[in-house]
Amino acid sequence: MASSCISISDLPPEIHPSSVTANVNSDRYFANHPLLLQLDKCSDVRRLKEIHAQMLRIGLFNDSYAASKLIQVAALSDISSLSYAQKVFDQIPQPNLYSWNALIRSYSSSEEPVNTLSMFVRMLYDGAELPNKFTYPFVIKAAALISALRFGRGLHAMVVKSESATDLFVLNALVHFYAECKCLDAAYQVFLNIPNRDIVSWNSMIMGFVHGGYVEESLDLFRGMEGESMKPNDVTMVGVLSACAKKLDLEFGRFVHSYIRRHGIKESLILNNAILDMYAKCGSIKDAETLFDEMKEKDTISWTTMIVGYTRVGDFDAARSVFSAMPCQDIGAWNALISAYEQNGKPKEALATFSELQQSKEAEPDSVTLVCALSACAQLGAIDLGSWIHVYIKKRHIKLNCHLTTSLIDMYSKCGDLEKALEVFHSIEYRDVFVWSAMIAGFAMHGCGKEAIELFSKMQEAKVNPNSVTFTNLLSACSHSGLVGDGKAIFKQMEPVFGVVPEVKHYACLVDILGRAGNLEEAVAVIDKMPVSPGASVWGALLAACKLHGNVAIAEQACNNLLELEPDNDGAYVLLSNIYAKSGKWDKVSALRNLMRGSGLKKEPGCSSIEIDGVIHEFLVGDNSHPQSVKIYSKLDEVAARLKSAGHVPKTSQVLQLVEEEDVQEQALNLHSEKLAIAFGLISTTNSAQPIRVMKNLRVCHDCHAVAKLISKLYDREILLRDRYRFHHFKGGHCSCKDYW
DNA sequence: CTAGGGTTAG
Repeated sequence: MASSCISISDLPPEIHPSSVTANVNSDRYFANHPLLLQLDKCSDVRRLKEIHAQMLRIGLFNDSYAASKLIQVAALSDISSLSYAQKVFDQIPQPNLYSWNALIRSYSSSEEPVNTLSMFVRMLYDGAELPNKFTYPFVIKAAALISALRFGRGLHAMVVKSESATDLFVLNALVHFYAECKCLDAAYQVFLNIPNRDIVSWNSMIMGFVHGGYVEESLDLFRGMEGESMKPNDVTMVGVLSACAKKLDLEFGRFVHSYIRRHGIKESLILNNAILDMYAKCGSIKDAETLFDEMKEKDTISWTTMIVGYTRVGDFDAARSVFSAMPCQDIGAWNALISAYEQNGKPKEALATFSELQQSKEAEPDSVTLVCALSACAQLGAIDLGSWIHVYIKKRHIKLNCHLTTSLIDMYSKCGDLEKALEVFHSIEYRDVFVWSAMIAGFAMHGCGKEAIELFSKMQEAKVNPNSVTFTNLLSACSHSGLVGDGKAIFKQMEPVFGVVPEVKHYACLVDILGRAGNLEEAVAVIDKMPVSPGASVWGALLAACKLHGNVAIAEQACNNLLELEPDNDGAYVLLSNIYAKSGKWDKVSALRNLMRGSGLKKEPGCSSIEIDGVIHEFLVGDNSHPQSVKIYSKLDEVAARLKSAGHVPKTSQVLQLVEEEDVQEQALNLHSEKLAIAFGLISTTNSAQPIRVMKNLRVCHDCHAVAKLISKLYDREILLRDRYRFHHFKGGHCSCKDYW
């Protein structure tokens, strides 16, 4: 025993062990017992355990007040150890209310807030103590953290019938809980029924609205504070600024900034960071810079916000400089950079930064990092790196949350490995709406429409409510598989059965379904009857359908509407030009070409990529910059010869008429980027059981499609080709799209 | 005899 410990003989006679034991469960209080006073000064767990031992020895532990003091230190002090606190708690013969509350409170801010709920249930079963106003706020907070809506509703019901029904802390916790569960109506009802709302009530409600996307409501509430003479504080302003940032309302944001200064709102680091964030998100990097330079105190969030600000205006160099200049690059700063690259069409830069992070060993990738990296892999079709990240997650025992699961499913689907995606899907027990939707999207892009619809039924059996994303994916599944009837039926059910109001993107899917199947008039009728104004995506879908079915009249109408909305849409010109070419209207083709030249528009160049041993190789049309270019072209010659003897005739009508030099049309056909990538795949992969995986940025043309089918047969190789919209799985001379794309 | 709520980055 350490010498710092008091010994039994040190105890004053009136609290000598014999007298303590005799007094257990009596009315005697031990608040000033020397051992308990030691507890307050206790500064490490070792010492805590010594005191615990002493308490056991002299019988003091049997006193429920004394035990609760021990629990308090074990569960809530700065030396707290929750697992130890739980063990101590389990030894208490009759824990008092304070002990229950301390443990429950500790769990509510732990890594596993769900344990709060089990402790609460245990407390009810135990029956010795009833929850009070110090119990409810923490249980409600835990329910909010894990979005346990039903449990929280139950708590609300208990609260109403209890003496805590009017407690401000409890009611504020309920406002926060309902808002967190996206039940803004319920949150607002509780808020309105609070008789003596304080600043926390207002702040909880404002923050709740912002969080749930009800930005206008949050600002209305802020304006309403004045009428009730409630003075906003710094926390209020953080919420209001967050609303401005979401709205991208720079003007109001500037007003809020001046409001803060005029009303002498207490300055704080968090508040300054929120102002910075508002300026960064609203794209006013100058205002952000000014404030950033003025700030006396900065933390990594301030620096990271500046990184975000620069990436918002596209200045990645400046973002990099800030990143290098910040005193400590934590994982959040790395994530800001990586996600900015990933979300702005720079997946290669995202992965390069990810690998820099791993080499630097300055910070550990967390689940946000991995989500961004996986998404970059999905964009590039980098399955080797994507699988490596999957292994990394398993090795590091990183818990698969729904976000990560969704990213893994998405990555495997977009890299062409539907089996792996399904494996991940089945490996987890809890699936939220995004996990289900990602799997449906996986089936959709691989042309498995029936499977997607089946999965949707299973999703309903699992009682997971579909959202707008789910329906987009479902409808696109119907479109890629030509399931016209199913698609129309699903669309009709959206609002009446599932309460999801069809948005422009859903109409675009429906037009796509009808148009592809050749029901152009019906598609036009859908557009005419749309309650919202059709966006570019709707006209684009119609235009693409016209190209497929060679309808010039409707195509012109669709194209005009599309160009009115998006004058720089090069795809629209190319599509219309192809439709003219297909029907022999060469004068219109050249007129269109001149128009395009005159406006300085250029067709987005076709680009295909293939990953070999973890390295991504990219090919543009007619590209000869690859080190193995000579070998690739001789392989292409060989392929062309074999195809010719197999009777293949190039389909020149599909050549994009907008290539600059007209006499190289047929040659251009042979130099399409996907052909180069496939040829490179043929010479670079030794294991012929492995499919050749090629990713293309545009839609695959008819000639390349026919060629890929033949190669799969003549060379007995599986080819997976991802184009802008879906996968083509070539095997034995056939394609999984059944030539319907 | 003890005690508490709302806020910023990715």
